[in-house]
Parts: sequence; C-alpha cells; structure tokens
Amino acid sequence: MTLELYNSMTRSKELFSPLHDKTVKMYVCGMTVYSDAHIGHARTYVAFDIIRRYLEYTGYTVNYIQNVTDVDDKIIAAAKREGSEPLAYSKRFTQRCLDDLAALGVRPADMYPKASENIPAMIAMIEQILANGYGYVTDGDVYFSVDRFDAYGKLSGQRRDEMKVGARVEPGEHKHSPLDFALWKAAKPGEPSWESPWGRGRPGWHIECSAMSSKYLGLPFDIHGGGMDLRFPHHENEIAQAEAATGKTFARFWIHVGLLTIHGEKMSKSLGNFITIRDLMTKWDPQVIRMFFAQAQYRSPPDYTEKALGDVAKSLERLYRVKERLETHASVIEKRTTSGLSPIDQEYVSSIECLVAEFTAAMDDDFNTPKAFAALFEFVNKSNKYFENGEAPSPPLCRRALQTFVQVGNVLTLFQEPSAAQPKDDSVLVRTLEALCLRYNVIATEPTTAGLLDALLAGRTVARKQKQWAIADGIRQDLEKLGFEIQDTDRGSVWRKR
RNA sequence: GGGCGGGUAACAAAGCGGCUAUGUGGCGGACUGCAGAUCCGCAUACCUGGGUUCAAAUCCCAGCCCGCCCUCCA
Repeated sequence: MTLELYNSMTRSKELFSPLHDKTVKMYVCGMTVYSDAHIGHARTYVAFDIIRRYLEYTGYTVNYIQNVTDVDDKIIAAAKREGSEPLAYSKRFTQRCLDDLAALGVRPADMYPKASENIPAMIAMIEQILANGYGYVTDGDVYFSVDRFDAYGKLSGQRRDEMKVGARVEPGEHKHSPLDFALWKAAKPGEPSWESPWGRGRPGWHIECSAMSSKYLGLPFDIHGGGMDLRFPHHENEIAQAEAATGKTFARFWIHVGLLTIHGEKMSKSLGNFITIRDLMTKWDPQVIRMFFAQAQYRSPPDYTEKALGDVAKSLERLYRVKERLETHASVIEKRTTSGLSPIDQEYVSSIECLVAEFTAAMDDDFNTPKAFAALFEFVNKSNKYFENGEAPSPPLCRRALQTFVQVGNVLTLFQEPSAAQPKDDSVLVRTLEALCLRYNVIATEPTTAGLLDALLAGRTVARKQKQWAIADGIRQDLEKLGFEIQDTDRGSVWRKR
C-alpha cells in the first residue's frame, strides 16, 4: 500500500502509514450545534467518510472520533432567544445534526465526545499548560501565552509579528498580547458554568479538541482533519495547547477540506444563501448530494448550483444502469456448456482488474476521487460493450464484476441504497396504474406496482406489434409521468424506476 | 498588509515535462416505428508575457484575475 496524503502541515504529499500497525487514529473537528447542519458540513463529513472508508478498504482499522461543541457563545445566545436551557438546547440540536448526517448516508464516527461531558479533561490540560508556563490567569479568565510557544504558526505558515497586525482584542478581555486566546472564561450570569481551580467558568473553544483528542486517541495520533477555515486559528491553537501541555507532537497528518461555495459565493446567513441538509434532501436524493461532493477532490472547493446537482444526477444514472445490467446478467442461469472463459470474457476479466488497479491508484494519490470516478466510468463503458458484443455474458463473471463494482463504489459512498428497480407498492401509485390499465384496456393479474407495470407493458407490446403507435407512445408517456422509464430493447420492453 | 490555494474545452473536474482523462451538454453515425438506453466518431482546452528544454497545460520568472484565512465558522 502506497497511500500518499497531502499534509497541510508540510504542504506536500507524504507517504502515509499509521503509528500503530494497522490502526489509524483520526480526529475530525465536528459541529457547533446551535442550528441545523448545513451543506457545508455535509461536504466536509462526506469527504472524511470517504477517507475513512478508503482506509478501511485498504485494510486499516480506523478509530474515527468527531467532537460535538455543545457549549459556546452562539448556543447560549440561541438558547436564550428561545428561552431554553443552553445544554438542553444543544442536546436537541446534537441529535438533529447527527440525524441529518445519517440521513444523508454519512457513516457515523466511532465516537462523538461532547465538550460539556469532558470538562475535567480540559481543566487538567489547562493546569498542565499553566504548570509548564504557557498560560496566565487574569480575573478568572485563563489565557494561552502565544509568545511562549515558539512553534506557533507552523501549521498556517504565518509569522507572529505579521499576525499581530490584524489581531483583534475584544473589549473586556485581559490579554497580555493580542494573539493570546482564552483557555477558560470566567462565568457570566445565566450561562452554563463549571467549577475550576480559577473559579466557576467555561472552557474556551479551542481547548476541547486538544483535550478530547488527547484523551480518546493519545498523542500523537495519525490524522487530524477539519474544514479549511479551521486551519487558523483553531488548529494552530489546538497544536499550541496540546504540545505545550504534553511536550508531545499533537497530530501527524493534517487534512483540510475545501469549503463549499454557493453560486461562487461563500455560504453565510448574511448573504441569505444558507442551505441546510434537510432542505437539500427534499430536492435531491442523498446519493446525488454525496456524489456531487465526491466529484471534486476533497481539497478543492465545490460550487453548489442546481445545474451541477442535475448533471451529477444524470452521471449517477449511468452508473446505476450498469449496476442493474450486471445484476440482471449475474442472476441468469448459466447456459453455456463449456466451462472456460472465451477470449471476450478474458478481456472483461482484465477490465475488472483494471478497475481495481486504477481505482486504487487514484485513491492512493491523496484520495483523488475524480480520478477514481474516471476509472469507474471507463469500466462502465467496457461493461456495456461486454454486454453487447453478441455473446451472452457469463453470469459468474458478471457476479464478480458486480461485486467489484459495488465494493469500489461503496468507498465513494455509492450504491448504499438498493437499486431502484423494485418500487414500493404505495396505494396511490397502484390506483393510478389501475386507472391506466382500464384506459388502455389491459388486464393485470396482480394488483401490485410491478404486476400492473408488467401488464401495461405487455399491452404496449401488443399495440406495437399492431403498429398502433399512438397507444404505445401514450402508455410510455403516461408511465414516464409517473417516474418510470420505458425502454424497448432487443429482449423486449422493460421499465425502470427513475 | 501577511498567509494559503486556484485560473484547463459550453459547464463541472482530473492531469502537473512527451501518452484519448472522465462526466454532463453539443454535433454526426449505428441500432430503433419513434423515443430512450447503448456503442462508434467529431468539435470546442490549458489566464497573459517572457525563459529553461529536443519537448511545457505541466518547470522557472514577471504580470493579471479569482477564492479562502488572519473575527465565529465544516
């Protein structure tokens, strides 16, 4: 295995191998749960889902931890607005956000530690930082002293003297230097707070990630990830805290995901272009959304447009059509008497091997999903040719091809839903189809969606034989309105759910 | 001002010294009653100006644009 990973820390691709044999320890910054998860979150967590799946595909065990920030200014403000307890409020949104991600088809992380449940670990780390001389206490606040930490800026490639120019100090803060950041904030009335050696208060934002990643993964761990926007100051601060406290290297590889834009603009509430996962899923199949993200390499920023999603939906169709054709051929009883593979079969065997080789090569190159898709589509083309070369495809070979296709597709979060070939029997649809049967004078034996469709198609075949094109086209059009694609193939007419 | 990353055909998006990327769309052909699917073929590219090289979209220099971060942010 020669996985090369772009490390944001060194700004170059490096050969990846985990510290501990076959286990990859990965920490990804999670959500601040003050409102519904948006499609920017989706972009990031789909990217890490794919990274995780590929690592597993290559034989690693991945210990994937994603935190939940459930104590924060915005949460407190939002809870106050609605008149509820901040922690109850964030608990509700934690569930909603994680549910949304799950509904999108993102595999859950192995653990979602909450900030509110790990206060002792944070206090312990702050004490270590103070003991090592990297922080100071003022009026119940605790700050990290950036000037004491020489390596500060190593992740974002910035120099401290340059950073000071743009740094801000909020009124009421008691920082010694503008770059210093809060480790612990003194309690304010009406806000959640915990006892600490510095009086009641709550943790600063950055400390939770340092403390929880150290606690649950140990230092150093293999991969630390998050959105590109977190690189500075959040991740820089995480490094400073963890390394100042422990003296150990914090994370070995840093992965930053390119941020989603909407029609070329940054997504933000002020621009009014904020789209939640829930909203998007009312318009698009989760799989289309996931594939949309995967079509761009994780480091580049995808741009959301309706057209882009529509194009992806069509591409996905092409993938599914081949999957369905493979399923059909795979389930056929072998008719051939000779057991060996024909030269055409042999060629298809190489196509399958080629898919695996190219897919692996693409993903080994810093999870190059666009290249991986190219391999998949090349395989689609070869498969279609194999089906149509005049010789009946070999069912065992198709089973093998299907298995490979699905296995590889799964890494890209594809094919997680069964093929849409078997629609559900909802009563409205059944009644509509029955009405169509009456209109076209067709008798169905089974009052199911599939039975009615088959009957209508049989009726259409009769009409076609009698060259009654108006009737044949009418049936096709009516079924298309209901979302069924009708195709006349050399083996008869078939329907397919769209 | 400082830091980071980009500018590839109609659109999206790989490639990053010599080899058809790929997908959607367009055009033509095969198949078809038609449509669709599928296959075959075609067209439209590498921001600009220099340089290095036998050879540059790919390396170097300069310039012009664009995005993100430096304040909470995935």
